[in-house]
Formats: sequence, structure tokens, C-alpha cells
Amino acid sequence: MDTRAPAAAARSPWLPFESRRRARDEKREAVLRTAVQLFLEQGYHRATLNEVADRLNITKPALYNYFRSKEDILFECWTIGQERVEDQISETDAAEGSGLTKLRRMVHAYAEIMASDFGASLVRFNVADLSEPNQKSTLAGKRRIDRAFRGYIEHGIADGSIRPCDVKLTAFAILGALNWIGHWYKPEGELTPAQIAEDFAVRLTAGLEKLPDKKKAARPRTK
Amino acid sequence: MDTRAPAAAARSPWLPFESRRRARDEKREAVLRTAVQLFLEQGYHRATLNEVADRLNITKPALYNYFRSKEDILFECWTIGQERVEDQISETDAAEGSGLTKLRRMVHAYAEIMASDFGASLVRFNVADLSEPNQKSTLAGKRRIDRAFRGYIEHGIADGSIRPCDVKLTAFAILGALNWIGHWYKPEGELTPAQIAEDFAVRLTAGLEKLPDKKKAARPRTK
DNA sequence: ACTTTTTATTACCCACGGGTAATATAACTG
DNA sequence: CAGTTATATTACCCGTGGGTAATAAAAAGT
Repeated sequence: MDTRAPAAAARSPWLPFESRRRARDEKREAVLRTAVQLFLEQGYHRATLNEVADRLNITKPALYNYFRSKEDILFECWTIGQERVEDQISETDAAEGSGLTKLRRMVHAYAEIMASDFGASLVRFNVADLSEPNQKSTLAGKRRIDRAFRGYIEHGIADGSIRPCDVKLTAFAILGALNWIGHWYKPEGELTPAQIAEDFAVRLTAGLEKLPDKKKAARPRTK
Repeated sequence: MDTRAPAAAARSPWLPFESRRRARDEKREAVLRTAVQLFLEQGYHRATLNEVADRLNITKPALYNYFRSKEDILFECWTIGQERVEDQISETDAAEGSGLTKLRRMVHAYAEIMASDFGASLVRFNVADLSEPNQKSTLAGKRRIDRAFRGYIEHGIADGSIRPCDVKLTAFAILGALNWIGHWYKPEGELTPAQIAEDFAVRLTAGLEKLPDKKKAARPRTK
């Protein structure tokens, strides 16, 4: 752990080390990107590590320099998707705004994630293909996503931006519509992820907003 | 195709034949019910025919009296789910009512189907696990479902029961929320399929109905 | 009772693909 | 340039599980 460089070397001696580490990480990522695509195309079980390696112009055993098993790769694909969602949750939680606003933001972000390979992993892969501990991790992740959405809805009901409703079923309906994107979205299609996100952000929340109360506010003709 | 019975036999001679055929069909169905459950529990690839057979108190080769291959079983599970949906489509098409009414009816029926094993097959199984011709069949089926939902929406817009909207995305959102039921519904949960169907039938269509026009109709306070 | 057909069992085959051992080669280190 | 480490290859192992052949047991037919 000596960080001091030998005086002789003109170029900083830790650069090669760092660049090597980076090269390694890039290769790891390349494996993951290739694998997730193949898994999505053919399904986890039909996709073979030989074909993953082929697409990367290497051979199967080379993959084991970066991952310990096929399931390891699967789990990491899932983890990346999960992390992207959790990052958005943190961001949304930290931001200002009513419950409805937060929900909209989250729907928007989640829709775009679902239109990516790692996002689609979250709904296209079978939890049963993971080891016990990894299954627990995925289930915990799913629960956190669920909790976040329900939280925004409850928050919105509390602050008056969302009309009272069955929180659980509302969240299921919204998440269902969103998760389904992972099944039908095709990059070569007409709709861009941004367009889908834009649309769903209003579509899925349109029925929830509490309209200005017509009884008390005699003249809510703001527009 | 001679339906007349020999005079000698007191009991109708085609009964044993019929009952045998029925017994066979019942066994076939038992295989499918067991298989679909196992496939849903563990995923198609992890589930083995040996275990299917075990649960039926027979051995693996006995299954081949009823099915030609594992994929055959998978496809038939899918077909049963598909048929249930198509039956509902036919029924809904034939019935009277506005586009909105038909859409609601279809949502209701579809939700209940999704809460059944064979219904869940439609969204939990991987199309890539089927042979080429069977894949085509499933994709055609998916398209027909899509077309039906879009048809009701278009119909509703035309007859004024549904406000104009993006038909494709509306259908995707509704079908997504419905299909997701196949992922989260658990028989041991609190909600019954009927309750879910009831709720979703209004929830997923609430934002679509064309409210009485406030400009022209001066007093549409029907309720 | 004898034959034929249906249904099931036991015992086996073998393709597939995940994973490993032995080893070569390229890449840094000093 | 030696020496070490990281990375890749070739060749192989072997568990798993779908599927089959040979055959037995049960049921139906005559």
C-alpha cells in the first residue's frame, strides 16, 4: 500500500496500475452488457456462456476471470438494474415537491429504466434461477421499490395532492404498467424511451390527482 | 361412427369407450395442472419431468403417453390460457354495450384469468422456450389480445364513451397493469381474484371515460 | 380363457453446457 | 532481461435431465 512512486520513473507509476484496473472493469462491463442482451434475447437458460464469450471474441473460460459463475453474471445484471432504480428513489426522496409530483417523477424515471436492458432484467429474469441468498436480495429490492411507490402515494394523500384511494392496488397498477414496458419496448420501434416516460408520467397519475374541490371553492375557474 | 348399440349388451357398449376416453383426458389435464404449477413455482427449465411425474405418482416415461415432449406440455399450458382469453373476447365482442362498457367487461374478465395458473402462463413463460411454429402461435395470440383491447378503445372513442387518447399506449398501460397480476397474485393473499377484477375494471378505465361536456350541457348533474 | 391394446415401469442413452485443470502467452515490474 | 502476475487458450470432466427401447402389468375386446 505504498503510494509513493519511485523517483526514477518519469510517468507516475500508479497510472499503469490504475489503467489496468480500469481496463479490467471495462471488460467486466462488456461481459455484462453482452450477457444481459443474450439473456433477454434467448432467456437465461438457453443462452450459453460459450455464446457470450463468442460475441466478445474470447472463449468461455476467460469469462471466469471476471465472474465466478453464470448465476453470478445474472445476479449482477439484476443488481445494476436495481441500483439504477434505487438511485432514482433516493433522488426523488431528497427532492422537493408534493406526493403527486414525486410519484410523477418516479414514474418518469422508472419508465426510462425499464426501456433499458438492465432495467428489463428486473422483470424478465426469473428469481428462481438465483441462489437462495441472491433471491433474498432481489425480493428485498422488489419490496423497496414497492414501498417507495406506496410511500409517494400515501404522502400525496396526506398532503392533499392525491385523492384518497387504495394505496396497494394503485401501486400495483402503476408498477404493472411500468414493468410491462420491459416486455414490449423495442429500441427499433417508433417510441423513444423519453416519449414513453413522458406519456406514462401523466397517464398513470392522471386519475389520481385531487381536483380543486367544487363544493367549497365557489369559483375555481382559474383557467 | 355407428351410434347404434348391439342389442345383446344391456349397458350401452359405447360407454366404456367413452369413459375411457374421458379418463384419458382427465389424466392429460391432471398432467397439465401439475406441470403448470411446477413451471410457475420453479421456472420451466428448473422444473423436471421427473418431478412432474412424481407429484402424480407415476414415472417420467408415463407422461409420454399423453405428450410428445416437455415443450409440448409448456405450449399446451400456454394454449389453455390463451383460449380462456379468446373466449372472453368473443363473448365481449358479441355482447351489447358501448366501447367503454366492453373494455370494462374485458378488463374484469382478463384480471380473473391472470389470477389463475393457466392465465399466468401467458406472462410468466418465456416465448423463446417454444419451437419456432409454436412461437408464431403465441405471438399471434398476443397480437389478437392487443387488437381486441385497442378495438374496444377505438370503438369507445367512436361512440363517444371514451375520450380521445393514444390508443396504443392506453392499451399497453392497461394490459401491463393486468398482466402484472400474473406476477404478484398469490392465492393465499388477502385479495380474491374477484375483488381484484372488480377494482381494476373501474381503476384502469376511470381516466378514460368521457365526462359529460360541461360547455354545452348546462346541467348534466345527473348524479 | 386367449388375444390385443393401452398404459405403465425399469433401465438406459446421450447431447448439452457449466465448470475446471493444465498450460501458453501477453503484460507489467524491477 | 529475468521474474512475476494477469489473462487467455485448449482439452477435458461430469452432472443433469429430456427422451427412448424393451418389457411388464392391466384393461378391453371377443
